[in-house]
Amino acid sequence: MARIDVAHSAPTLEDVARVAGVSRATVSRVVNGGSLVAAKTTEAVRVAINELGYHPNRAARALVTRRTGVIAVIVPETDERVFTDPFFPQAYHGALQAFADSDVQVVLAMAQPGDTTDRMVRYLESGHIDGAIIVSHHGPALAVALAKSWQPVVFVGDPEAPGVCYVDLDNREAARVATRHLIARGARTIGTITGPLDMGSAKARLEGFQQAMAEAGLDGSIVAEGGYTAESGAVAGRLLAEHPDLDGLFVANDLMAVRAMSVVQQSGRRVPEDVKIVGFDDAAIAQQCTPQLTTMTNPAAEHTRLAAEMLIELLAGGIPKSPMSLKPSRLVVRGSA
Amino acid sequence: MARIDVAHSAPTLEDVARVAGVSRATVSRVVNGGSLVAAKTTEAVRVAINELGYHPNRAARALVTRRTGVIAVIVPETDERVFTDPFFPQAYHGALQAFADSDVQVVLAMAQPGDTTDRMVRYLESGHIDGAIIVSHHGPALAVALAKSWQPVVFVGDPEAPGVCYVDLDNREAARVATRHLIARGARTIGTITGPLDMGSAKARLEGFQQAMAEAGLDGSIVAEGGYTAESGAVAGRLLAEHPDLDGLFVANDLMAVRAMSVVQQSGRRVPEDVKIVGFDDAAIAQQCTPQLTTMTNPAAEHTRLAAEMLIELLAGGIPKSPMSLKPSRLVVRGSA
DNA sequence: GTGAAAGCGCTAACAC
DNA sequence: GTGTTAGCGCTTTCAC
Repeated sequence: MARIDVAHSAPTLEDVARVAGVSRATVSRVVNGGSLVAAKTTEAVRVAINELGYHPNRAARALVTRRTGVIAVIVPETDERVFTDPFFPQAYHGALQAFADSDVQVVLAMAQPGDTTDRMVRYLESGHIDGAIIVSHHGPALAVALAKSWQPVVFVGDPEAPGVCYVDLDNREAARVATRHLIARGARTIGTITGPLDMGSAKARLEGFQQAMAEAGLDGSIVAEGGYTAESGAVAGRLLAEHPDLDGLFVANDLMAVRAMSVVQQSGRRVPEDVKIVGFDDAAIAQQCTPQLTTMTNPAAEHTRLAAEMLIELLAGGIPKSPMSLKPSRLVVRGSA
Repeated sequence: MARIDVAHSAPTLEDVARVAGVSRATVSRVVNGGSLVAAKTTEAVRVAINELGYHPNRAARALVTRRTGVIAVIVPETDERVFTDPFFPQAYHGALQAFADSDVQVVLAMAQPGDTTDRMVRYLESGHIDGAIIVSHHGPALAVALAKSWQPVVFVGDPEAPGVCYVDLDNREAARVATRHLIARGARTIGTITGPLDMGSAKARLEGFQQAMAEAGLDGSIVAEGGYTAESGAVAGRLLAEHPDLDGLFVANDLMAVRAMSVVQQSGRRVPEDVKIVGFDDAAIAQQCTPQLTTMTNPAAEHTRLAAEMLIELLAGGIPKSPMSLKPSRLVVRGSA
């Protein structure tokens, strides 16, 4: 097979200028919709552009304009989790919506299994993106690293680092509401399955749970740490073994809650008669299980859209009026509690 | 609130050089692991880098090295579909695997609802990525546009344009195998639900179906076009209404097949006794329905990994030995046929 | 071992 | 209206 000249590189402004018989500046003007160019010149340039199949090199343009036209949604989780938990599609969708008519590319970057904070920071600082929305971070390391960077970044979820913009759900209050509901329905020996405790949302939900229990004079120490994954909902089994009289369960997300419910049911207990369960997120599965899951709303898309708006403001050189914003969650009562 | 200097831009090589008291070139050398720098100079530079929080501007570097260190998986589908069809996570995962230890960023770009080919091409040509793997394209337009571009691109699925690298499943043969299985199990009035017919895979699967039917002397005209989405599996209802004696159904993916099966069952027919069904993809849901779905394998991750390897070769300036590769599919017999 | 200088492809004053 | 010029931040010969 003949050697094909793969490396013949893309045509540049210079090339177009030569073909059209004008200067680089003029070509640049017509490319960028400059109105101060003669009609026939414009035409000649357009012809040359088509002939050569010219596309501007945005990296070069970015170098001078300091704008790449791409923003990233960064999810420091493995792709498996991202595609498994319905929370993420929603979050991404919110960002997409926010940039729908602004011709910026919204790309999604996830972690690779062994990834360090470093790699994400490197991408952020790389100059290939204008800014980023960080969605599910573990611990403050990333935020701290980013805080002293010049990069426009907004977190979804409390970054636990000062001076970083974010929008978050009021997880603590939501957990209190959920727990109080369990108590109001008569549960007394209530346990919780948390998310990974290196995450702010997981910590806040645990705190809210314990606060509500304390307020009611109940024991808030029946705790099992989960990982926000379906499988980890199975720790409900351990809780049940250690506390056979368990009659209530607050589970920090629906993915785990659904699994926990089936574990409870397999142990011969009825939901909600014997054990009442409240989940979190109001995911689609909450309505696909039997009984349907009582849960707390978590409008992820809305949060990311808000974050995107903050980012846009940051990008414009402004400071969002409210660099951080706590959104309320709502209880959705269904069959499980 | 005080006006914060958001725009104070990132430190540059120049800044580091000044602080370290050396030249830009030297800093560049230590940044790029140059071995030809004195130990104490290196040290001084490192100190300056840390002090300033310097990160190289990759856009600038890309301009001269012609390498950005990011490749994109481009899926010309809406995010909703991408997160809904298990095919895509698998495909993406394959790409991730292929680049796992090569420190390139693999980003995922999906279409926005009203997107044109143009926007994707623009991103591709933007100079912000080194190359791309295109996963689920509709029609040859994108491929044609890309073919005359210098961009290293590999398609997963036949691009239907000459000179473009791709890896694909042998969809036609797979569909024949599936259909023959239906016939071997005694079905005679067999219909098919296709994917969107602007996609190569959908067309090929339809052709394979019709070919197998023709070979058996059966009527291959019972066809309904679906969209590869779960909802579109419901067209099975129409097929059933028009052909009450339908006793076999080849459905072009599992998402639709599962829905089609429930439609068939709701019509009072038994699967597989009255109607035999074969799906496609061997997705997880194929084992979560009752009866379990007989289906054709479609190792998406493997295909993207292969595509990634081709891309790596392209990137290295070479030509993949086999610019296109057709992979076989395997029949997995379960309860539905 | 290190610095000076050229240049990657582009935009944006500033002249003409 | 259009061309000239000076960089954007970086790498990379080529001298020293």
